[in-house]
Amino acid sequence: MVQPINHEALGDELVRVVKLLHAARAQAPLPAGLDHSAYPILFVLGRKPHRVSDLAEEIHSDVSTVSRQVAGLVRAGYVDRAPDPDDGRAHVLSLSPSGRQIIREARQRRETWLSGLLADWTPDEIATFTTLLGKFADTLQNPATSTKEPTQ
Amino acid sequence: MVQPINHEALGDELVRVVKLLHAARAQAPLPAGLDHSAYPILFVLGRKPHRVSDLAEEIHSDVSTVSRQVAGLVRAGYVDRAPDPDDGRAHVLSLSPSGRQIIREARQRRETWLSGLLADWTPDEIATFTTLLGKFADTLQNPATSTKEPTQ
DNA sequence: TTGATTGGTTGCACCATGCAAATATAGGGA
DNA sequence: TCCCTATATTTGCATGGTGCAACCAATCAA
Repeated sequence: MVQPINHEALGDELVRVVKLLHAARAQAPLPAGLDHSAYPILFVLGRKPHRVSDLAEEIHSDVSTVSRQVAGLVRAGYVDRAPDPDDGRAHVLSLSPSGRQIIREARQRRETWLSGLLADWTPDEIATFTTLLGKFADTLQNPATSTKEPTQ
Repeated sequence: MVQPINHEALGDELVRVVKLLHAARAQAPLPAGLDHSAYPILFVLGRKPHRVSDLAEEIHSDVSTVSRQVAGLVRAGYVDRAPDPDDGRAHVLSLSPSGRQIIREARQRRETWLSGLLADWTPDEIATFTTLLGKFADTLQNPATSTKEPTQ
């Protein structure tokens, strides 16, 4: 071991960023009939259709919770529910055209927001930050040798 | 304008990291008598004593909510409540010794966790990531020219 | 002293969540 | 083919956390 690296600063910054992003998100305007829990669902469905149980797994929520959330989105017309042709018990959920429109707009708003926010960052900084953030996400997703869990 | 930078990738990674951090935190063991809402309060009080209303502002929660959370922490012995010498209506909340101990341990766990997680990152990568994350937090905290809000 | 203001707590209703029971369908043996 | 068990989903119910509003207590200005 050479010398201990200062992970404390990194931890602090992570907490700070998460907190600030949370605050920023709370300010964001929401399309009619949607609450914040809807976005994860719509984004996941945007990648590909899912069954309720798969969706629940993906979102880390209980199936019953997702079932209710989805019911709302179906009622609002953002999600289509079709019986699974292969399994009469299951339903296949997919984005409706207006659901697709919603996430397109959301993505657009996010991009605009980031553009303004990062106006005086250099392209190089942005690229590096994106890369490292991705690497960090990869590390989180697939912890190689880790054993412990975080706090706050 | 030279060429549009790909903020979409950055947005995606941000969402991904937040989501993964959230999942990781959900796994973390909690000291007796604490729930996750306690940590922000303890950390804020760790910096300096606060009154209930200031705490509420800091946490972005309603005063009544904070009042109840604090009551629990006082009951559990992590927070001391003293009448404000300058204002008989107000209380001054501060960390008790065991409260201080809790956040010391939490910080320690977080550091250990990060050490394991980043075991095969180079010191340089870690340093750069920390710096850029800090810069991003600064930008979020003090948006220079921005107008819009994020999504998801 | 009184009235208006501010700090804090408590009553109440609301909403989201998870567990468990209920329903419906699959699918694998007797 | 007929059960019996397992799985997908929905719904009933209880719980917990939240914010608003009413309330109590103390301050401050007139």
